[in-house]
This record gives sequence, C-alpha cells and structure tokens, in this order.
Amino acid sequence: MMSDPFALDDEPSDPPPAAVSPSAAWLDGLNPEQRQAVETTEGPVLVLSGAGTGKTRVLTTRLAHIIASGKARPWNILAVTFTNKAAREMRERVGGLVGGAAEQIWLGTFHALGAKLLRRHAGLVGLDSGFTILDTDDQLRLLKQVMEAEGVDGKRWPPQALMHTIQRWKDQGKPPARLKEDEGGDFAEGRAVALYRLYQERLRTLNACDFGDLLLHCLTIFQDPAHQDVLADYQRRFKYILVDEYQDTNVAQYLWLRLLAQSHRNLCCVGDDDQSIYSWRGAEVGNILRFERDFPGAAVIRLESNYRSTPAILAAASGLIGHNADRLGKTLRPGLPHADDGDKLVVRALWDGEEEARWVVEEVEAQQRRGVPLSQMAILVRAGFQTREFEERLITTGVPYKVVGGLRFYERQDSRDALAYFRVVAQPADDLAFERIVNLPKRGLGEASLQAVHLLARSQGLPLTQAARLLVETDELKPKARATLAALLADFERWRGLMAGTGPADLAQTVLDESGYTGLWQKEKSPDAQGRLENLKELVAALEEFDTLPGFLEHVALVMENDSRSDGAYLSIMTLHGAKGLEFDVVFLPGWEEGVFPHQRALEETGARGLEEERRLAYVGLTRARRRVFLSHAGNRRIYNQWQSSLPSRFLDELPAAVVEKSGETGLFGGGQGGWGGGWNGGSRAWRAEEPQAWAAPAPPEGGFAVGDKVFHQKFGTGRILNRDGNKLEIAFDKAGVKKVIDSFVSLA
DNA sequence: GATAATCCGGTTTTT
DNA sequence: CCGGATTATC
Repeated sequence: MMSDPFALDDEPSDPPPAAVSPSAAWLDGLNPEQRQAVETTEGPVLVLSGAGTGKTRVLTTRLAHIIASGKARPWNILAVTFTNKAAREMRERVGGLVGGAAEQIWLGTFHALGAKLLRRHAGLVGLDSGFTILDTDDQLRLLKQVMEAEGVDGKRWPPQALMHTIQRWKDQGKPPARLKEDEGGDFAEGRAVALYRLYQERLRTLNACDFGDLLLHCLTIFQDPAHQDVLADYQRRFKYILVDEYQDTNVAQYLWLRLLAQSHRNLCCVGDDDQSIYSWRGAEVGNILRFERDFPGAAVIRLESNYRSTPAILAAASGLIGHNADRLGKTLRPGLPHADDGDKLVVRALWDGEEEARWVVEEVEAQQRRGVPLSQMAILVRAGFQTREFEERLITTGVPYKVVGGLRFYERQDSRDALAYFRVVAQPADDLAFERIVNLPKRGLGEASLQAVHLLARSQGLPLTQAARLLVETDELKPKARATLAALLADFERWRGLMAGTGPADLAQTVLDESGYTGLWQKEKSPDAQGRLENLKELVAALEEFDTLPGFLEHVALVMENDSRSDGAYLSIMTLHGAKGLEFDVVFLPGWEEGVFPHQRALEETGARGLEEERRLAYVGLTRARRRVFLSHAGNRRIYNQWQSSLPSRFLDELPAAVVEKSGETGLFGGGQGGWGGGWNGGSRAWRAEEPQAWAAPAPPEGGFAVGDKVFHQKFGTGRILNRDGNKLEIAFDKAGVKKVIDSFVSLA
C-alpha cells in the first residue's frame, strides 16, 4: 500500500515451501464447519457465515492453509475485501500464521486491486498508467461540465440524479456501449446514455477514472476478445480466489470475479445474506443465489455457531430476521455453553429525544459503574442526525465519546485544496485539480481568464494546463492575468522538477508555501483557520510515510478512512452501517420508531425490499452486542424543528417477547403520572404475555381507549380518536390535525 | 469579483 | 429550522 503504485512488481522466485503435514496446528480449535470451510480448497465454495461465527478466522486460516500446505504460492492467491481495514487486518493475521509470505498475497479491496490491474493495462482502455482517481466531488463537477456543454437544463435534470444512474450502470458492469440508447428513460430528453458516453470521453482525456471505472475498465479488458491473453494470464496466476463480505458485491464485481475464476473455479466466497445492507449502493444479494447456479457443484457451508452473543441476544436477532421472507435461511446458535440466557434485552419508551438521550447516558454510566469499559459500549443510530442529542447529553455529563465516521480527513476542504495542488504537480492533465486551485488563493485569475483557457482547451482537445501554456504566449489575456498565469505555470514546472530529488513531504511543504496556500490560512482570522493549518501540517506529516507523491495520491484516493484507533477510553457513536463487522459488550439502539427506523424512505418504497433491508440493518445492530442490548423509542421527536409524534418501530414487536424486558416497572408514563391510559409501557405484564408476535394483534391494554374518546396529548392538545390499532391511535386533534400517537402518551380529556 | 439574498432539500456511504 | 449552493447585486 505504501509503495509506489505504478511499480509493476512481479512474483519473486524463491523455492516453494515444503509441504506441511495435513493435520497442521493452525486447524486446531476450529469447529467442524469452520474446518470444512478451511479445508475445502478445491472448487467453488460458498460459506454462509452468520454474525459472530468466526468468519475472519476462517478466511485467514484458509489463506494460511493454502500457503503452508504448499498448494499455492502467496502470489498465486487473490483475496478481496471491501474495506482497507479488513484487508489490513487479514494481512496481519495471515502474517501471524505464515510470516512474511503474507506480504506476497494479492490482497486488497476490489478497488485497490482493480486499480493495480488497471495501471498495468491502462493503455488498453485509452488511459495512461498514471491516471488520476477522482472522488465523488470531482465526478459530479465533471458531469456538470459535460451537461452544461450539452445545454442540458440542470434545474430540470439534476446532475446528481444522472451521476447516480451512471454509478448504478457501472455497478452493473455496463459501459455506454452496452446500454440501449434510451435506457436512461426521459432524463434530458432521453440523452442520459449519450451524456454518460461523453462523460466517459471526458474522463479519458483527463486521464482519469472514477471509482466505478476501476472495475469497469478491467471488465472491458477481460471481456475483449482481442485481449484474451491478459485475462488468461491472470486466470493462470490466481489459482485460489477468496472473497469477503460477498453479500455486498455488485454485478460488476461479481463478473470480475467470475472471469478470473472461470478456468480453475477455485473461488471461495464468504458472506451473510442477512447482513446485506448496501443494496442502495448497487450491492446485489442475488449474487449469493446466483453462485450455485453459475458454479454448479459448489460446496455450501453454513457457519451458525455464534461465539459472540448471549443466547437471549441471539434469540432476539433470530426472531427479528425471521420476519424476512427473502433469505437463504440460517439460524444462529450459541457456539459455547452458557450458564443462562443472559440478560433480557431492554426496551424502553421515552417521552422525547432529549429524554431518550438522558436515559441512554444514564445506562452508559450505570454499565460503567459495573465495570464495563466505555470502549466496550456503543450507541448505534440509523442516521447521522441522530447523534446530536446524544453528543449534547454526553458533553453535559462529561462522558468521553467519539462519533465514528462523519467527515473524513481527506474530504475536508483544506485537504482537498492541498491535494489539488499535488495532483496538478503529479498529473498535469488533471483539469479538475487545476480548476480548483488556479485562483486559490485569489490571484486575479477569475472567470474571464479561465473561460479563455477553457475555450482553447476545448477547441484543441487539450488539458487545461497545456492550453494555458499556449495561451500565455498570446495576447489573448489582459497583461496582468497573463503574467499571473505564466508565473503559476512556471511554479508548476519548478515543482515538477523537484519531484525527482525531493521527498514527497518536503515537496508538499514547498508547494503549499510557495503557492500561497499556507499563507491564505495564516492571514485568515476566522476561528477555524488555526485548525486548517493544523490539518495541513497533518497532511504533510502523512506524506512522510510515502516514497513518492503518486503513491500518496493513490492512497488518498483508495483509502478514504479515518485512522481512528479504537483504543481510547471513549464511548462510540456511529451509524448502524458503520458498525458492521464490529462488536461491543453493550450496545444501545435508540430511535426505534416508525419513520426513523425503519426509515421513512424505505417504507415509501414499493414492495418489501426496502423494509427487509431495514430489518437486516436491525439484525446487524443486535448482533453487534456480546452481552447487553438497550433499545429505545421516543414518543415525540423534533424533526426540522417540528414536533412529530412517532410510533414504536414494528421491529420492536418482532423481537420474541420471552427475551425482552420493558424497562422500569413504574413505567415512565404509567402509574402515578395521572391517567396516562396504561399503555403498553404500564408495566412488563402485557409485554411478557405469551409469544404472540408480529402480525398478531397485541393484547389491548386494560382500560384502553375507544374510538370516539376525547383525549388530551401534551404536545398536540385535545382531540378525538378516529381509529385504533392496538396501542396505536389515530387522533383528530383540534389544533394539530390528524396524528398517529401511541396510547401511552394521551389521557382521557 | 466579492458579498448578500434566496431557494431547496434534508438516509445509509466500506471505495 | 439550518446549511449549502446558486443567484442577485453592488
């Protein structure tokens, strides 16, 4: 990762290791299924591995097994992950088993491996091996430019929408040539595919790729009959292929794998259909189902012994996910004997979001007092905006916390500006980077001057830097602009000249100082200027670890992660998506309300697909916990500063009653508060009643309301009940209109 | 070419 | 209601 990405390393040729005895030590301690997954090396294998069933262990042991038993040399193995973190972890763990050989494995993310292959064969798709990898921001800007040039009304046809469509096409492995011209529907009067084609052409002239291209271009090469030798070479090279998080692969990735594995068919995919939560990004759970069809005779191995969670948590997760119809079917069972089922899952109803936050933080502190370290606890939310209330509460109580995810270092404005300078230096054809910094800091090269450069570049089909170089030879520009631009170009040249002799960190510092970018923030008096300067320092420091500037840029493009070490003593707050693959002793799952979780947008979708994905997300959340789960929902929530009442999530009803406990026997709104109607929170009685879950109507609360009753609600005032569905009421309020409310929150008026 | 005014949208986001 | 992004205005 840290070396020069353009280096065309090839396999070293040391002698093969001696074959090791078949009953090797690394197989010890695996359960029979795990062992089977490790030892079934030949032919297609699908490992369905539930949460907490030792997936990573199986993957790493399998790699070690193949190497140590002499079946293949490390460089004959291709191992693909989704995140850099997973790749790093895997390499470390394999290294622990087989030592330095782990370094030689072709191991990385789909995108990193795609980039590596593509740099070798860039010429075959009209690129130079030093191509730039654009981030989403640049992609959008580029597409906007294309649409503008084509006279497409960006108001009527938002570029974002087309960007999304193009990304989905790329996820499906479809370049423009493989699309019907009208595939984009009405968009821009049916010109979506044409715009896609133009966008791809622009990328090529800029010598750039977007993320999707890293795989799509590979596919194009692999599928081209004229380059069968290239594919054949890799097919021969990669004798064993391993894929992690298989449920998250998209069609392009699937095709990529299938082509590579076609001849020897030693393809092992590990995944869990119940944890597929990225379909909105193009992931196809269908790839799992397809597997057995495309690779007949595939061994299917199920890992169902869970070594992470208590029986109660497993029962809750299984009960919930059992409501999904579209799944392969897998049941988690405790992998180790347990003395008891463990604590029940706590479900708590709160008045509003603020109170929910207060309760959660109180429980966090209570757990802390019982000896659970903060680092072993996490609050998992559905969406980013939910973190605010918890942060506020944690700040006032002084509990250390960290919001995991959020803005990433290289995505910050200052980082991106600085990176644009580096990109222009490293890759003169990078127009997007050029545009970003040509007038930053302000040097009087405004729209007019830039327009002239653009015009020339367009007419001559040249990159902007090159067009600018021609332009400064003419009298096209005003003398001042001409001189400024000439000076800037001279700077670029000088910096490029330094590339060979100067370390990347020193070079970066020089570029930032001489360009005036550092000065821009030094002059700035705004409170965040200091922070930005520190970011720049950090950026330069990060460069120390790299041998070359292009190497660093590759890292930045492909490794968009926060290197947040999870060691400190703080509570983690993150989205459910961000929590996949992690585990904690105690997990808090707030905001289980209809419209929040499951999210409104998922509910509005037609069919059950969206809802099932939300449910898988809930399953992921539950299965993060080793010992305890605290769920909650608030009756009222302020969204966009408007009070909205919300009903408890249907997912709460889907948790088997036997393992759930409604917290607080007094109930927050139950007895004592004066006629809160004794809703389901009135105590644990109703909830503990038998097992009738899901669609069975919940038992009506004693002293429940009837249609027509006049009731009072704290936030909405008085109203009359229109409809009643169990404890959920539809009420026509005198002032607030018709609202759905849970009965615990109203009283007879 | 830089500020002020206004309009829009406001899940999730491994790369 | 807040924030950003585009537009209007000086």
